[in-house]
Amino acid sequence: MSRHTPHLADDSSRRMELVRAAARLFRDQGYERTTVRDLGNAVGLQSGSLFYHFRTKEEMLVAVMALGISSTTEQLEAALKAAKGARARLSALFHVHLNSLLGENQAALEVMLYEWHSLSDATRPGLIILRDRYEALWQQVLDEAAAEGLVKPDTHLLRRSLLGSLHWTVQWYKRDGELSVSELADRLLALALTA
Amino acid sequence: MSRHTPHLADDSSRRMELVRAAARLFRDQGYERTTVRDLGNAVGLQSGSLFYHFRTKEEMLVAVMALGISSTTEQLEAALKAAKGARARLSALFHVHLNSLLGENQAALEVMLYEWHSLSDATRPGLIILRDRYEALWQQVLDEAAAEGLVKPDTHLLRRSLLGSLHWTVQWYKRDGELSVSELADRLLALALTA
Amino acid sequence: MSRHTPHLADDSSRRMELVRAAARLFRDQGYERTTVRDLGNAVGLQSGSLFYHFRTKEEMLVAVMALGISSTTEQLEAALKAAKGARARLSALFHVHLNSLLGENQAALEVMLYEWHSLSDATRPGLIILRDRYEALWQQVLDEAAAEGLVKPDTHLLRRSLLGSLHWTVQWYKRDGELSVSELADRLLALALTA
Amino acid sequence: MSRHTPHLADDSSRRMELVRAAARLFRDQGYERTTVRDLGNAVGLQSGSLFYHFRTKEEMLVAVMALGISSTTEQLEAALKAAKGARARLSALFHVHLNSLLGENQAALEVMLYEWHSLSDATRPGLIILRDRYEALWQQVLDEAAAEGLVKPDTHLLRRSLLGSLHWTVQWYKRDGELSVSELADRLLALALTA
DNA sequence: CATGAATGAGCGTTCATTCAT
DNA sequence: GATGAATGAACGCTCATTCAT
Repeated sequence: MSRHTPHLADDSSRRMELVRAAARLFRDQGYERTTVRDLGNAVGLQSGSLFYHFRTKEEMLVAVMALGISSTTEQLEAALKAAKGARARLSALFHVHLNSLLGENQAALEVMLYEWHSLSDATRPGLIILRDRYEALWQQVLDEAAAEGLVKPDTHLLRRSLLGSLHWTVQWYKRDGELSVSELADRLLALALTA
Repeated sequence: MSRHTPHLADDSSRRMELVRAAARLFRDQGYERTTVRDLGNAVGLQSGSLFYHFRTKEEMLVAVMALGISSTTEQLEAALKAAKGARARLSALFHVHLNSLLGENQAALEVMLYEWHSLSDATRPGLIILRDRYEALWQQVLDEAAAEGLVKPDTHLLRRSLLGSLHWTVQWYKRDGELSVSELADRLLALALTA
Repeated sequence: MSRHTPHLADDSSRRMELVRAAARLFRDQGYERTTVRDLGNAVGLQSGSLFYHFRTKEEMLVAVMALGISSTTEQLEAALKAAKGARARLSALFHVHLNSLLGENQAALEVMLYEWHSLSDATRPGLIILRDRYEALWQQVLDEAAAEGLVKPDTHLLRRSLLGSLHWTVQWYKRDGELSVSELADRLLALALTA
Repeated sequence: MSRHTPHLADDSSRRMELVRAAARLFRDQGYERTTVRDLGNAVGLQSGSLFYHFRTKEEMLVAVMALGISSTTEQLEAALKAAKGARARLSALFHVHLNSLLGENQAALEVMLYEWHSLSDATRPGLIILRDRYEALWQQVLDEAAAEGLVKPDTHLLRRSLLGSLHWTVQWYKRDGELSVSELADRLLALALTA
């Protein structure tokens, strides 16, 4: 594996530090408006030095997105394994998604949602695979839940509808309000239930 | 005021032509990646000539967004006026929104959804007003519908959830598929109904 | 005489209005930093319309300078004709120069002093002739004054020295101070006198 | 601090090279008419590379002016320290000023005199301080000279008059004429002496 | 590993000037 | 005489990327 690979395996601490800083900056300022000098400053490096760790700026964007979606997928897999029954698994969908999107992985996931069109055609497919893996977990659980009558049977459209709802929270949810992330997850789940 | 520019008072046809071209380009390439030379080419003008019609590139972005949200709001107002009963009005919400977002105003509305952070702090408030006017219509109709038991009573969150669902269609809906926009509106509405 | 000639003869009132506005703007903002739109605004014309009155922006600069130096020369000629004796004529030099430079013709003369290098090589000679005519008057009077022992005999250098002194007043003289232009002229004259 | 940059602390040789080239270009063509591409050409750099050394074009203008006035002030301080007696110090004023203005620092000082209005309001004060320091030296020496009766006692106005005379030499003095700078200094001094 | 300096293409914007109406 | 729209070249500046040290 070359030392320029964007995969997660050999991520030195410097690389991870950079990815995390990039996630925050890309989210706050947008990918285009974030300069490599900004990125360098954020980790105490000259802009030229970044190119030892990443071949291009876009590679940093890809790394940010991959981190966001992968770690959320891993969390969801773990939560689903632990959950007993369709109802609990359905609940896990909402809780893991919102905890990730509105919490730890917020920056990376927002970048994933809003900088999709900053990707070149060459890099998009790799991320689509990661995204599809995540959505496949959702589909499975929704199908189970529909089989038990917990949600309406139009699960394909339901998956898209729910993911749209949850993604959108990022635009209006305020951490410092009276509504906790967990309560929000419960209330959004309630809206989706048949009864 | 020319008789061909019904929406915005002094918009000459050249201005409108530019706004429409800008909507398409900003949507397809992103605001930052669209150059004023691209915009000029799209309407057969030198890049410098654009600045006779708009003071800055950002002014074009604002005009695009304002056009998208204003014309959708007008269509919704007209549809609600024509609709009899809570059920019909609820349906109008879904149909107008999707017809606009996936049809005529697609480009402008997508720009509104995805280039929000390209606005400067100075221009954002004006657009927030337009957006809030549109969402207030939604809130009214949802409250009516909840009063009649058509939807669940948590209408504040419901409004946000539904708008998130509908906005997200832009990411996956394909015009050339077997699903028409009208059918999509009906099926998404069905998911939101209590029964 | 073509209607685009920069000479004074056929100056319509619009032309003169423009020249005076240009003098003020060129002085306040500099020639390069003054746009033809600024000039148009100042006289209530669109920028394109200026080019009916002047072929180029530089022609306006030339007209401003020519106005400044010509009218000062005329005033000096009149004052010298009226003055009796070398001492009175010497005094007229200082008074006319400062009244013009710090008063009515201030803007035009400052432009003459400070925008010399904004002229093209083609237009400079015409203005040099006007300037030399003015300086020749100074030389005559200084020679007379030296012959009577009023000033030192090195009149060539003296002329340059004195004109430098007087030109420089524009950089520091404040109209609203306690020193009147007339007093300033007297005191500068006193510094030049042998006794 | 390199041992080759005695005047301004962190001026690398590239910076100084640029300042000197800028002085010449700003003087010959004017600040506004000199493009950053001209400046780059003059030192063998791409225009964009200039902005590694200076944040803006105006910063180069300020550096040019500061260099001109600072180095002249230093020379004058040195000459005054070496001079014995009021007469010698008075002479130093003229000789140092003209040697600087018509010699080594010509370009930078001319820029200082003629591009004052190209400075923004924010940068002007810093240079006014430097200019005032220089003029304060003049005032001291003139006061001494007046006390000994060498020059007329109206020293405040005299300072301004003399500086105007000397500044103006730049407009007419030709290096290749029969008059040397040193002779010119002596003859201008002679004009200022009471006897 | 990291820096400092440079590249070079491109960016949004300006502006004197032109010209059909 | 004047306008409104357009031109087109140029401008100051930005920035991802390169590379010798």
